[in-house]
Amino acid sequence: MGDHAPEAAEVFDLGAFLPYRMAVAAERLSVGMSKRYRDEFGISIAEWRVLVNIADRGAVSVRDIEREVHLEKSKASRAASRLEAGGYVTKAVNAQDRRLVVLQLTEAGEALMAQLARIAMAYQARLDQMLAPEIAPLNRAIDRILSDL
Amino acid sequence: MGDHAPEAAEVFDLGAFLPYRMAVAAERLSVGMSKRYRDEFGISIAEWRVLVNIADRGAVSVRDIEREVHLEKSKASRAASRLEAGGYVTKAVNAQDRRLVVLQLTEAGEALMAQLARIAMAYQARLDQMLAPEIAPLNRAIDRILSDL
DNA sequence: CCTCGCTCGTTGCGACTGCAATGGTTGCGG
DNA sequence: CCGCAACCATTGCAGTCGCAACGAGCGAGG
Repeated sequence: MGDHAPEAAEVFDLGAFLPYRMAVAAERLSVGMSKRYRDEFGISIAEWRVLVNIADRGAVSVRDIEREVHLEKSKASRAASRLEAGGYVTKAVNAQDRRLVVLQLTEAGEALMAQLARIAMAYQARLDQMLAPEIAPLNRAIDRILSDL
Repeated sequence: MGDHAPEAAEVFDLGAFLPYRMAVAAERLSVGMSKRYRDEFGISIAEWRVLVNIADRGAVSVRDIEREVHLEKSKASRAASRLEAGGYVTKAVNAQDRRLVVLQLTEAGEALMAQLARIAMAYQARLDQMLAPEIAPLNRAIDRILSDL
């Protein structure tokens, strides 16, 4: 028995552990955005990613979304369904390959996207400014993490 | 090409949007770790954070965990319960303030923690090496994100 | 033509999540 | 001493998640 003592010596410094730090930082960055999206427009992060992808490419399938914006396919599928229910997206069958879905923005979807894009760009500008000194190496580091490993 | 189609002009470049980039990068970093923790030890990320916090501080409450390692209190509470069920942690009532819980590692918990810490430190070393050129500014950027905003 | 292996999107399932509400505890102000 | 606001941990709930399984569609090979 004896020492139930504190082991004060740092067993492991979570505050210096990169995966933890990145996760917390990423959540911080998302939270402002996503809260605003959710409260003001009823849009989740997954839905936002789907929206952007459709806006960029005009017509996409669930598979495309999965590949392009890192959304597991069931998540992409459900996000698309919610967007359809909200009237922002239409879902159709691809005539050339009837396994594929064709997702496209409605007018409401385009309008929404325009608003969200404005907010996002303003946010990005603020971040760029705030991180000015280290934005370049930060982006290099992220690129490396995304490509390697 | 009577295209009403592609709007090719980039509406919004998600691939350059920092919150998105950070989220994907953070997930990448976590995935290796968390998969291994899960498969080999049955431990989730939340449980891992709780474990580290207890290991570092000897005896903590749910509130402490919430503050120290960014876990919403219900999440911390449930993670602690799972760890208790797994035999890694004991839960008791703080005698000075009976609202508080006292979480402590069992011997099994300490043994587990030792293993996880070794894996984590090896992973951290690998990341440090991989990101050597930009690790310093990366850490500055993360610190700025965590403190500001 | 039919079969077989593969792809795509959806859905069932059990687990997990955040949030709000709950029950229990404390300590301060009167 | 009492009442009451603040605090702590847990839990109910409805929504979401990841994974595996599924049905439907495709196309190559015989």
